[in-house]
Order: sequence, then structure tokens, then C-alpha cells
Amino acid sequence: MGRAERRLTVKDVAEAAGVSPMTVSRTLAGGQNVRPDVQERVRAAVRELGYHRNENARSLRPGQSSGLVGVAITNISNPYYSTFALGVEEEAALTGRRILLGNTGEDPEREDQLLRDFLGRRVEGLIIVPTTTTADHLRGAPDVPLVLASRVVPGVEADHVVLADCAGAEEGTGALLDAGHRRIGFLGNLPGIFTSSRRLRGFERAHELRGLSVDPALISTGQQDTETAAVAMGRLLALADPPTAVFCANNRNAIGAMAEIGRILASGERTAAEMPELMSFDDFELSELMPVPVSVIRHDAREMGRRAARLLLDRLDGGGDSASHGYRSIELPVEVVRRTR
Amino acid sequence: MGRAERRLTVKDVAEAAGVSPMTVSRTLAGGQNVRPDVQERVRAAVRELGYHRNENARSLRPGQSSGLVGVAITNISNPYYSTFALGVEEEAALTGRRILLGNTGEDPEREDQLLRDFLGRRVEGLIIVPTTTTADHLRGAPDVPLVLASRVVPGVEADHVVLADCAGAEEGTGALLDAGHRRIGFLGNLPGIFTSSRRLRGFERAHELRGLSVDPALISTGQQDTETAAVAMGRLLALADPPTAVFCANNRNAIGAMAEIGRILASGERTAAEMPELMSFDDFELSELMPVPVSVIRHDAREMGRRAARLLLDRLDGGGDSASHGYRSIELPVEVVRRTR
DNA sequence: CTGTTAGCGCTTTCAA
DNA sequence: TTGAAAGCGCTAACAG
Repeated sequence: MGRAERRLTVKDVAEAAGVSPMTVSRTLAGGQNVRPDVQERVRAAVRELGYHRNENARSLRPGQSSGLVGVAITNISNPYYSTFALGVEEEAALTGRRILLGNTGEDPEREDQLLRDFLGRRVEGLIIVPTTTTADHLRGAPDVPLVLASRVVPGVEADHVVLADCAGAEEGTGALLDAGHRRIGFLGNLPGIFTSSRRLRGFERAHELRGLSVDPALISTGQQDTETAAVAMGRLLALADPPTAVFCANNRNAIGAMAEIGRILASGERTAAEMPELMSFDDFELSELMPVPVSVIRHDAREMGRRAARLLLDRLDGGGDSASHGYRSIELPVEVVRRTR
Repeated sequence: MGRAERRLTVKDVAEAAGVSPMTVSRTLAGGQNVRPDVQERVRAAVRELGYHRNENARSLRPGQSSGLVGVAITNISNPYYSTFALGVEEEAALTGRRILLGNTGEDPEREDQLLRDFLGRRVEGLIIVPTTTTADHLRGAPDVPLVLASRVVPGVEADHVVLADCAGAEEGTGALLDAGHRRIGFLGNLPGIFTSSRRLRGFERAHELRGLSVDPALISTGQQDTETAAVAMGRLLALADPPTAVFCANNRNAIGAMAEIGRILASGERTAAEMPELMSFDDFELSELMPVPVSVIRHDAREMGRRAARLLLDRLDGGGDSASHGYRSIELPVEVVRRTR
């Protein structure tokens, strides 16, 4: 119904309530110094007309904030990131803020555009999962607080929350090695990505600590989605001396690897017993029901979102206090859940 | 570095470039009627200072739009909705718009707040997955175009895009019945929800068409998450005469049901052969690898997001033209993928 | 307790 | 081609 031709303003409400715009403004701001009966009249007019104040105009006044937090993630449809976004949204909502969400798709240029746009919309702060390790745009400008999540960019000083990538990968890999595995494959995404390289380092370190070497032929990186991960898994399985276990550095690679295993099982060429077991950095739903054992390195993406938001909100609301201490760094723990045949 | 103390304005740029604010504005708007060399000077100053215009102030002028689309979904962390959001974001980004994302958590009150907030931020349009069938807040006001997705609210006239819930559920259920199943369980979310009731209707209709009746004891609704779905599944399995197949009306119920099956298998009390097979409305990753066959009713959430965005953008950019014809209704097809033992 | 004035950053309109 | 003035909707600061 009633698509208002002209947007309503304080003036309209003021007129309807028989008061001045200022009284309307004060009432809407909480009602300080406005007689209760007048407040009631104003609120009635607001309801009647269906008025809601223009937050953009409001945020134009100095000292008024936009109530917006810019969130840039690399892939909304990855459950890991969407759960992360949920955590940010929840925490931001607690302070009455909304999130402006953008998808970078691992494209530094899109990330750059996104950030400029966010700033243009006067977000109070930024929470981003950076796409790249070159960070000119990040270093360049942000005149608002910035929080990095999941990945850190060298040279950019900012609050950040990351996972215990290296330690988790080392522990998970160690569990496989200690169980007797000697040929362990590695599937990861782009090598330049912070989490990737940290997880690979953990993988390697577990070997080193035990005086074992890693066969480069078993390492495949660069898979960003489940399709390419499945192809990479196929290559590992086709080796003359295939791995007896495969470490998947994220859920995309784990899902792809598992799908490839499923394909081979369905073809009847090999049995589940002949297939490598998996270790997945990132738990995923029903991972416990797979035809081959899937151990997982579990963590809480939602909590990571909440913590990232907290870091930001502390700076925004904590006043000069929290702003004074240096950049804060949070490393969230991960939990290795081992599953065997 | 350089956290600007005072935000930069056109004036600062104008001063730096030795021109008037208007010239800066014109240059940034595309450069109509500005000498090329002057434009270059302005752009240099913009780069130099790291200026970006205040979109909020900009959108204050009449005729200027905010470039924002409000998106309210019920649960970001549900892959179905996050993929939907991705589709919306992609399509909106094509026209230079951003999405303001909010999570309602199936709470009508939060939805209401969210919409008011969105309108206050002068979104150009709204795309929402409504939480409820009572729609006073929806009918009430929206002075911007509204698109409903996934669910429709009776009495609210708005463009919408939904799935072929009823037909899909009927086809899926029919496939089970035609395969000889006579006791089919049903797990769904809140009965009041549009998709739920449509899918239940399809389930029932498949029975009716074959002259079969549905045992009410096999129908369980109200499960919103995987935990409660697992409990409900447990109850079905504990019946004296348990179902031989279970129809899960969405991915949350399917995942929960499957988890429960897995738990029982792990306990060794029963074998996979003794477990019901599943029919899931919503595909999910690796559904083909489950210990019992999972047939899926597959659809494209991302496409639904894109289509919803298109409906909205057509009204926004299509001018009075598209605004003239009545509300448009899109029903996206689903595909039943049958898997058997 | 209430109203008036002024101005946030931007751009449309009009004049130079 | 450029600039000056005016005002979008709102609210601090200052009257009254």
C-alpha cells in the first residue's frame, strides 16, 4: 500500500503532533526534557504516519556515527565464512549496529573497491578477511579502526584474530604420523594465503620433529573450491605410491577430496579400506559418517566472528582507553578430533 | 598510518586542487563540463589526500539514492541462506550496490526492527525471507520496493521468488511410495512457515493421489535446527512400527536425521540395512556418501538470490516501466535426485 | 520544557 | 567551463 510519494521528515511529524522538529528529535532520542504527554503525542504521530528517521542525515552531524560496520569476506557461501559473518552480526547487533557485507572472492581489486565503498558509507569500522598479502590499500588509508580476521597481512598493524593454524596442523599431522602413516598427502588453497602457509608449515614441522621428510609429490596447493580439490585428490590417488592419509588444509579441500573418494568407491574400482583416511582442518557437518575416517581440526568460526567484532567494538565504544594500548592479537585454539578405522 | 583527525571533505580536496568544491563534485561525478587538465589536478588531489566522498551526505540530496539493498534472512549460517545471500550480493554488485545484511533468527520482532532500521538507512529496496505469516509490519509501510524470497506472506502484495515446494515434495514422496515404501516419516520445521506447509502438503498429496493415508504418528514438525531434528528422528526410529523412509523438509532436518542414524549405527545396535532411507528437500554436500541412501530434492539457492535481486533491481532501475505491471511471482524448479540401496 | 538558529557534506540550480 | 547560493534531514548549542 501507500508508497509514500515524498519521504516523511521530522517536520511532517512535528506538524502532525503540533510541536517543533526539535521536540520530535528529542523524543526519538530518548525523551530527555520532553513532557511525557508531549512525548506520547509525538510517538502517536510517528506510528500514525509510519515515520522512521533518516539515519544518513543523522550521521551527517558531527559526533554522530553511522552504526555501520563493514565486513569483507572472501566467500559468503563457504560455511566457515558465513558462520563467521553470523558471529560478527550477532555481536554488532548487541550494540545496535548493522553490518555491511561484501564478498571479495579472493580478488584484491574487489577488496579494494569494497573498502573504499565502505569508507564512503562512513562505516565506523572494518572487519575483513584479507585476500592478499600485499596490502597497500590496507596500509594506505583506513581512517577507521580495522580488524583482520583469519588472516594477517605482514606490514599492516591492526587488531586481528586468527586460528592456531600452525599448532593445529602440526598436532593433527603428528597424530597421523604417530599412528604410523609415512606418506601423507597435503591439499591446500593458494600458497600465498596466510592460513595456507601456516597450516603447511605445521604439516612440515610435524614431520621434521620426528626426523621425517615430506615428499613434495604429495603436496598440492592452489585448490580454491571443491571441484579443483577433487581433481588434485585424484592425482594423489593415481600416484604409484599413493598416500595412506591426506591432510586437507580447509573444508573446501576436504569436501572435494571426500567427493573424489566417493566417486572411486562408487565406481567399484577400489574399496574403502584401500582409500586414505582424511584429516580436515575445519570440521564439516556429518564428517563422522564418511566412508573413510575423517579426523577433524575443529574450531569455532562463529566465536571468531564474535571476537573480531569485540575487538572492533572495544575500540569504538571503549573510548580513548582501549585505543591507547597497542594492536591486539588473538589466536583462537583448535581441537583435533581423531577418528580411525 | 595517518588516522585522519577530521574526515576529509570536498572542501579539502578543492583547496588542495585550487578549485571550488563544485568542480570536485563534478569531476567525481564523471567529469562532465570540467576541463581535462583540471580534472587531472582534482583526481591527483583526491589520490594524494586519500579522499572518498561521503555517500551518506550524497544520498541526502533528493533524487540521489543510497546504493544500499537491505537483505534480511532467517539464518546466515544455514548454507541455504548464505548461498542465497551470495546470489543477491553478486547481482547487486553488478549495479554498484551493496547489501546490508541482517539475521532475523526466525524472530518476527527482530525482523521488524531490522526493517525499520533498513528503511532508516534509506535502503533502495528490501529483500527478505519473512519469518512469519502475520505481516502487519510488512503491509504497514515499506515505502521502497520489497521482494519476498523463499516464503510468501498472505496478504502482502510483493514480488516474490519461491521454490516449487509442493510439486517437489510431491514428486519426491511419490518416488518413495512408488518404490514400495508405505510408512514414510516427515520431519519439518515450524508448521506455520510457508515452505514447511507447502512441502507437507506435497507430501500428503502424493499419498492421496495413490489412495494412501498418512499416519500422523510419523509426522514431526517444529524442528529448527539439527539438534532438535536428531531428537525427532530418534522418536520416529523408536516407534513400534518405524518408518522405512523419512522425508526431511529442509537441510537442517536432513542433517539432524542423518546424524541420529549415524549415532545409532556407531552404537552397533542396528545396521545400516535396518535404517530408513532419507529424502531431503535441499541437497547438501556429500549427501551421496551417507551410510543410508539419501535422495535429494535439489535447487539453486544462489540462483534464487540472483533472481530476487533482479526482481528488485528491475523495479529500481527499470523506471516506471516495470513498476507499472503488477507483482511478479517466480517459482523456481527443483530436481529430484533419487538414490537407492 | 520547548523552540530557533546554524551547519554537517554534498549537489542542483542559477549566474558569471 | 566554473563558481556561489541554497537546501536535503537532522540535531548541538543556545535562547526563551
